[in-house]
Amino acid sequence: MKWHELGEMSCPIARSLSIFGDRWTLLIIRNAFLRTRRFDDFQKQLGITRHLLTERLNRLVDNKIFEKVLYQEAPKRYEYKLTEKGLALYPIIMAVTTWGNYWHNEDNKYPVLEYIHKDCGHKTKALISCEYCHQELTAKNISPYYDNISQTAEK
Amino acid sequence: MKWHELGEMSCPIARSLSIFGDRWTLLIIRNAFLRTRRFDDFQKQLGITRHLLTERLNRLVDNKIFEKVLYQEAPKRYEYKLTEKGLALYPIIMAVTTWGNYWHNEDNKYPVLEYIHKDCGHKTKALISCEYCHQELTAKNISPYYDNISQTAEK
DNA sequence: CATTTAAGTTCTTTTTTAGAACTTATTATT
DNA sequence: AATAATAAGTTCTAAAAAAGAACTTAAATG
Repeated sequence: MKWHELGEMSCPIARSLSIFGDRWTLLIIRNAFLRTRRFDDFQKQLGITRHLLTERLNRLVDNKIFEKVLYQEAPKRYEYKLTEKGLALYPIIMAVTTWGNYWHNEDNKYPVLEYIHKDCGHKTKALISCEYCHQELTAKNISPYYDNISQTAEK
Repeated sequence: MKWHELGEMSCPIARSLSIFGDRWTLLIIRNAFLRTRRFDDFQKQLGITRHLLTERLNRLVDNKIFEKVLYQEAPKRYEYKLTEKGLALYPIIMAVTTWGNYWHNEDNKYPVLEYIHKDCGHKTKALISCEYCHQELTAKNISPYYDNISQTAEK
């Protein structure tokens, strides 16, 4: 199976990964959440090659994760700014952070990245909970609809 | 920057992506949550090449996301079973599902993948909320510690 | 005895990524 | 006025990773 075919699958996970399931895109998005907006800044902060950064940013613009905003007339220069669709990726970034902080941090070798919830002022982490009963959701108390997913498995 | 260097970064996002930030791993994990456990089943369901699947499964075992469990003596055959560390990836899968269902689904072209919360019986989706005040967390009401992340940006 | 099952391994070809140098337009510095 | 710096790419070549198909091994099944 070729990678771009993922974008047409009925599974929302497969479709999502066709946008950001590669070696750089989620890091670009992470830095965008940290207010990085310009080509050279992304490039220097990430150490990604300019060639690849160009390709990735274009794909993110095509997919409406970023929009280009003119910030200088001559020569024309654009910033890459997260759209609503892009901002909506934040829970994913938080979920990855939570996992990495706790589960992929043997002997607490690495510092814990925390978040402050501005509305209540606390250091916090993302709690994943049921939208009805607000209990925490885990792999053990959830079941997905299999039929739907199985469509990704054809051939 | 080479990819494997990510695994040593202080940023939990970068470290996490060194495990599953590639073109296949999160799909393998998705299928594992759907109870797939055997080599040939992963291969057929995903359409991944056998070569790559071998490499990815080994990496996931090395990183303690999967454990190999003997299910047959002669010849010896192992299943790949999610560990606690692997099961803890579920919130990430749910967050990706939620985003893909809603934001990467123009004109509701694709079916929505839902989850049932077994404890309360409702169809539900993952609500990402503050562990203190239980308000929903979004990109706009959260601020991370910048200092920490900036360490991923060295040269 | 031939076929099937399961989990890989090996091989060649194609695609992607890394790394460095070059381009273009404009502004700031000597 | 010439020279350097800034910013956002583009264009190369070399190296690494992925795709695709065939092969291996060991036992079980018909």
